[in-house]
Amino acid sequence: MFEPVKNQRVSDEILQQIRDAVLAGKFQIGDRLPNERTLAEQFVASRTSVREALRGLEQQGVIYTKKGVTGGAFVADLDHRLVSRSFQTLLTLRKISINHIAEVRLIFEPEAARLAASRATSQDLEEMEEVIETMNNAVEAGKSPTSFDLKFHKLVARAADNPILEMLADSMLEVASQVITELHPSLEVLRHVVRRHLEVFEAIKNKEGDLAFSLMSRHIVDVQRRLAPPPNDNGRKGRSIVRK
Amino acid sequence: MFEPVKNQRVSDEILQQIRDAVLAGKFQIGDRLPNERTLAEQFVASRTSVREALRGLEQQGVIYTKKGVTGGAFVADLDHRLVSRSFQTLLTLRKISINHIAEVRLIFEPEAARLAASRATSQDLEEMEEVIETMNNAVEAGKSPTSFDLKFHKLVARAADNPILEMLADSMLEVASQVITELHPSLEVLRHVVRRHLEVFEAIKNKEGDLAFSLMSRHIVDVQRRLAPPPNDNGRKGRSIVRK
DNA sequence: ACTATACAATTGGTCAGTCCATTCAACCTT
DNA sequence: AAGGTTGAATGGACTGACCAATTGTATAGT
Repeated sequence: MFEPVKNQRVSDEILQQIRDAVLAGKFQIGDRLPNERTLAEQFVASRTSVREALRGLEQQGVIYTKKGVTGGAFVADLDHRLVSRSFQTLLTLRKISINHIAEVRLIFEPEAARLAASRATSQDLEEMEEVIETMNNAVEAGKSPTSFDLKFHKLVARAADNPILEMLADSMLEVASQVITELHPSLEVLRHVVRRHLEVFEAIKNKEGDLAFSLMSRHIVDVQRRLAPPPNDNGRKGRSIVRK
Repeated sequence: MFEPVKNQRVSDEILQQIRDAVLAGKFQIGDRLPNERTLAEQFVASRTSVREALRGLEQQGVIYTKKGVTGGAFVADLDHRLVSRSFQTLLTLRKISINHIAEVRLIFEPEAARLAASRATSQDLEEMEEVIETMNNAVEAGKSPTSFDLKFHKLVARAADNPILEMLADSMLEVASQVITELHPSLEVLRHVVRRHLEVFEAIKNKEGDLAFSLMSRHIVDVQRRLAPPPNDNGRKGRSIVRK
């Protein structure tokens, strides 16, 4: 029914106040916060507590700090990397498997391609074309083209003009890349991938959403079949026992 | 070309070491870390630095702390809430709009329903049925049924047995709820929602994936049409000027 | 006049030490 | 046996000092 009016810790209270101020837009991105000693004075707390609060905010990605006379705590420009990192952590802890990622990619990437077909700007298209070209060069030169491969998929997600999709794409591709890099696909396979990308690109460029959708879908299924043989039973044996 | 071999800050170094140890599984969930004074000794650092590191880990969701003689720093059970919170932050900073969420929901939730149809456990089904019933009671009693509404959607995502989907659903519904609660839908509308839920539930229960997909799809479109009038041009006028 | 060096001021980073608040188990009293 | 007391362990907070990095500025040298 009732809750304690304040956080237990002084540092939490400070963290919360600064966080709220930043999220409320009372500071612009890049703005410098008062220095630690001043903050301590304003909060009527010790520098220790202020610093603990700042460490927390730093971990949250809300601020970053620099040393020196021009240093201090600055309001950071939060972006999806924050989410991506959390993703990574969960993956490391095996709360998520590579199969989960595969499944999700198959759900949203084709849709992203469809959206991209209707929303891609000329700049988006240029970048896609360029990255396909770059990947092609890398393939023919025998270099690892993985990063350009990922980049293409990310660009498609970005062209879909929905930051959530972009975030998802970035997070999951980044993680998936760890697996992909360990394989060493043949020249033939790589050429095939480039061709697929080109097809998807053309569809997006020609604003053929449905085509882009199905091409992307096929491409992903294709790659995944090469990446990992499907699980034996094509289903699950069970799920984690404890859920919450 | 070269990178500094170590973190600048002592507290970062400590944070990293503890984090790695935890992620490497050297501690089990719920295990208690050495107390602050011992850690300081082991790291040959001050308690201050250790505490700053612990504050950071706490923000990351890796540990939690308790006071008292049985207290200390304990290894936390990381779950998707970690990602959800990052999402929330980004949302608050308006990097994401409610329309973006709507779009993504429409991509994921129908698929989740389809997957749920083939993967839902009997327990999942029970919980769904119960929450529908509870929502119905709330509606007829004139109480706010929003939380049960959300709960149903979350349960479907959970039944899809992919933690990423669950995570997405949780994050986005949580945020969307802020908007939903502000509306006060009529009794008629609410009853309609309950009916829809029931239909989706039946489809899942009968393992009719495609049906569940389309029903969920229709339901979401339906609700969203009521929630917010679609943007005038049914498209976008532009996009944010700055991208990165 | 220009450049390079030295210096000083500011800011975050670290430390040692002290004391407080909370928690709970062991002990004592009734 | 019940209930209360106490004390040890632990995190929380504070103080004051000093270190380290950074950069503007003054100064010396050319």
